Amino acid sequence: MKKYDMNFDTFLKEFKEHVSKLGFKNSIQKDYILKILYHSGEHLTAEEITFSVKKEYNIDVGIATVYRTMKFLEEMNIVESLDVGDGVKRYELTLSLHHDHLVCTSCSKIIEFSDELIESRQIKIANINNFHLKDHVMTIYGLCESCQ
Amino acid sequence: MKKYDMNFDTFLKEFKEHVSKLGFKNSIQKDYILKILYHSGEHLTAEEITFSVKKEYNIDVGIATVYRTMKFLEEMNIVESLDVGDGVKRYELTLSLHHDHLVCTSCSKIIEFSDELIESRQIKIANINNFHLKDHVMTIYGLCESCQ
DNA sequence: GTCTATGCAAACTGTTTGCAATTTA
DNA sequence: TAAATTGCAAACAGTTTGCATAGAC
Repeated sequence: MKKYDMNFDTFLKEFKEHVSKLGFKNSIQKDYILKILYHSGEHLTAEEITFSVKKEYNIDVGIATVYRTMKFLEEMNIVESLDVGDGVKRYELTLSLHHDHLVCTSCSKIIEFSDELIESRQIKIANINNFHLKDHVMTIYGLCESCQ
Repeated sequence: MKKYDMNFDTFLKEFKEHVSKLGFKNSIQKDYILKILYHSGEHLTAEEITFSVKKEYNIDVGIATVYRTMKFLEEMNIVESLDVGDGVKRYELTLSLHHDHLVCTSCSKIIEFSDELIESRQIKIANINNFHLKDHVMTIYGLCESCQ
């Protein structure tokens, strides 16, 4: 499980205040989706989120609601989506520092890493090409220890 | 237009020999798909390939054939696919050296770059995590000069 | 002549959307 | 009670697949 700076209750409270301030409405669906994302610390697909909310809290959430919520959370910069290359979006909270991914092409295991050198190099490359850098995705594909 | 080490006719000739050697059959569809990929030097979607083959050479190729051919070429390591984040696969020849991409989130322009430092850093990261490195994708998102 | 590749249309997967019903504030 | 959110089902986009036909060797 991932460690965040903030405990879940504080995080949720701030989130709900933010939602209200923007003129949107809160719902138990949003609460439980966030709860799953927070506590799993994994890169979950919309389907997995739906399934987990049901399994962990016995709450039914329509898959359409999950997609809408993820889009909403992405726009709020609370969630980031990632395509590992199989055409499926996976979502994770952006509470922790930026990181990149190692993906096992055999078992789909995902390991996170972050590397200062790569980060700074990217900034340089963006500058050289006159790009105003917004974000980046770096994914290394390979075979994990147990799949080799 | 991109520069390759080999001219197209030589490349196609070697490709066809390779196909025969593996017990598969050649076709004009494969020829023209490769010709478009070679001469465009772009990252094309299956739809764009179909359209270009029609436009440039007035040859009709079914989209299913394009997808099958791309899968075939990927397995032969002649083509590499890339998902820029919009859920559409784009294909390019792997004839040139490995490179990564800068993608403009406004106009979808793609600029290629390659960076020795990042490459070597990736190898190190894979090693640290006991991964047997196979490939990687690094995409930097931002605004290009004219979209800023 | 055998066996692969093609083209079409149907199937499939992941995601989005319209709409009536529900919930929030 | 007004407005946003939900759940369902239908729509959608990109990709894959089954099958009959055409083409390669």
